[in-house]
Amino acid sequence: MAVTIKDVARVANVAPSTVSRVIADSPRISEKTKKRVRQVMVELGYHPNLIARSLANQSTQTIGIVFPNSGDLAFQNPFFSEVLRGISEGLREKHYVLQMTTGKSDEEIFDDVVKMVQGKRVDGIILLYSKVSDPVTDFLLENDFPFVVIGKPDERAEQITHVDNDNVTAALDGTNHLLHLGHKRIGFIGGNKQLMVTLNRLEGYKKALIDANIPILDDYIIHEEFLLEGGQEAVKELMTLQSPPTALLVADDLMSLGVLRTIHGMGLNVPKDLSIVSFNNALFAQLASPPLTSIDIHILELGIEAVKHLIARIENRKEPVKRIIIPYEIIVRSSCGPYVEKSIES
Amino acid sequence: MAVTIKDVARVANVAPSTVSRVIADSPRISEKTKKRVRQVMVELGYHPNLIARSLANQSTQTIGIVFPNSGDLAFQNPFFSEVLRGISEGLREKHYVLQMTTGKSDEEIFDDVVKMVQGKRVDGIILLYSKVSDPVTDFLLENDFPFVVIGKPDERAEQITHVDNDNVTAALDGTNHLLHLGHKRIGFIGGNKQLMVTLNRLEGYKKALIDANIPILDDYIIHEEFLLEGGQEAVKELMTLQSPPTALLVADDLMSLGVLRTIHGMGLNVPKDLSIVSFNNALFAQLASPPLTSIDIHILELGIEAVKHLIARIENRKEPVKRIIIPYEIIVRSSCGPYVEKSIES
DNA sequence: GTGAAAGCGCTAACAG
DNA sequence: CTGTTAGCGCTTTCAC
Repeated sequence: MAVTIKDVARVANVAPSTVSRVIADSPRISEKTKKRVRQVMVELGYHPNLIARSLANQSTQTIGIVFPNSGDLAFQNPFFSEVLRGISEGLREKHYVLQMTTGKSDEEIFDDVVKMVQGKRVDGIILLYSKVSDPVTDFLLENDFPFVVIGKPDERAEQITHVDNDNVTAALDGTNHLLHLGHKRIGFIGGNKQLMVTLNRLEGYKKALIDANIPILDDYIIHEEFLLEGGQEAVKELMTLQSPPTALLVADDLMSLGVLRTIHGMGLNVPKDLSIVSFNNALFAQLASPPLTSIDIHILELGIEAVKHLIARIENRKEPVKRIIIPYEIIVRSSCGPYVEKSIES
Repeated sequence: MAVTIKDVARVANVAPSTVSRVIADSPRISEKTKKRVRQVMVELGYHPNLIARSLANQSTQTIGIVFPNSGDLAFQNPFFSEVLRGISEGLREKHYVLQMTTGKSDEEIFDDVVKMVQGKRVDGIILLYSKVSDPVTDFLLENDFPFVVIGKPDERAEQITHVDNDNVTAALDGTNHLLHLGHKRIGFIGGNKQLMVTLNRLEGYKKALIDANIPILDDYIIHEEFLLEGGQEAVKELMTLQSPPTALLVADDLMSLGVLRTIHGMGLNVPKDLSIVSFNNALFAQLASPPLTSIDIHILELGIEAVKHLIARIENRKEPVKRIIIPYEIIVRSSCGPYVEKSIES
């Protein structure tokens, strides 16, 4: 059995509570006994049992991270590594630790969250996604449990602290970038329709077209998974249309890579035959050939800010609800070209 | 305050201990009272407090994951996402949860581990790296704490359960692949020299050359970080040599991408001017242009197996130490070509 | 088959 | 400034 507070107390000739106070560096303990107790602590090799402390304290200094149900596949997308990096950074400073859900299906994830929360294993939760009518969000809200979502909540956004980009405007800007180049036949490839990012980016895309008096074609709008394969599928559909688009707004770099692959496979050229504006500016956006024009949403910041406000909320339960908007910037590379009239090929 | 075991006991007209037994599904409780108690549990919305259980049990059903000190940068390398995916999968089945270190420097990481272990927050630990004279490993060993390392431990490997690839032979095979193509001037680009993977792959590389009676040139061996930039730096050095290599064994795909970039920037062609055998077979190994011949080390399996044996060890403290070797396979793509005599260019 | 009681290791009133 | 005493919520002997 490990050395406990009692052992220290006995050896140092004080009460356990005194030792506890020394650990907390309470000002009500004389420097003299503090010194002595600390001495004994190192002598005995004492380390506090954090589980016991958590039980007494009703606080764990741990926060839970919830992944979307893309489950294992999510990890393929660098968005998650990057946001995790930001979160990790934020937590380190505050001396909190991190626990992750491992569930794959929606049900498993929900159970994971319930277990974390009811099991009192975490002090707060960060949702790495936002989707329509999410039971997890409802559960957290009903239990008045501290949480923040990365993304824009579907409902009751005014009751939920969230950190997000202005995805509508970002998509609008991205689309405008293409419009300014003369493109009129612009397609949209988005992710899962349940995800708010997808919906917001779609909205911005539509807005831009409407503003430009260009009709919105349902055929030009495709939804797939935020994965390489998703991009491949989507662009196949688009390019076999009677009148295929000459430019694309793609809601994720990984999808864009898929698009590039397929396009090249068809013997077509980017940006000559097809211009692409992508999202997220992952490492491989610049590595792709051609390097992708991509909207950098500052993923790292999303993570850092999420932690910051979650911990604020944990440490002060009446911290007001906040909405944090992280700026984006469009990184222009070589995947977009001016619109050029094409001769009709058989 | 949440509903506790006592509340359930009171309402169900039994003792708290009985409720506890019902939770554990003890055979010594009659089906009848089990039913009644369970009934009350759902009525009151009871959920066990896992922290309290942990304290009583001396077990947390949590395992800790330790990253190498590349700290935040590590996340850029898909190796970690992938191994995390495997770990996550393994844990889910066993109903364990996962906690990660957030430390950046060696010291911070060491402290994280000490806190996890002494704080009794985790039942076991997985090290996602192996390096020479690692204090973390020593600490774990001295405390006889259950842990497994992914990679080959530097010292006392016979006392440490570890899951690894046969990196020596893998590198040997990779090098032979190049030798068979007629290459004689083969360079090696590896990661941090403290890491065992680097050392093992270097060893295999050397072995292959020795077997082929080709002298080993120090100038042909470069060590950088396992990152894109690392590959760039390394190949710059190599290609400015008097007599640059015609083929490369590169210990990581991300580095290989860096190599490709630089090579292309120099107006050279892969595989015509330089053949590359890479490691890890990450998603972008196949996406690169040209697609990379890469040694797939089955990262997912590494994670799954690590969990499996760690949990076995946790649940049975005298489970023997094991060494698990995960097979590798060389995936041939288009980054290697036959050696061709070159005219001397100025 | 079930209950009473002690204990896991720490914190936090309440005394003094 | 320090000690005494209850808990935190659960598990687990030991009785009956």
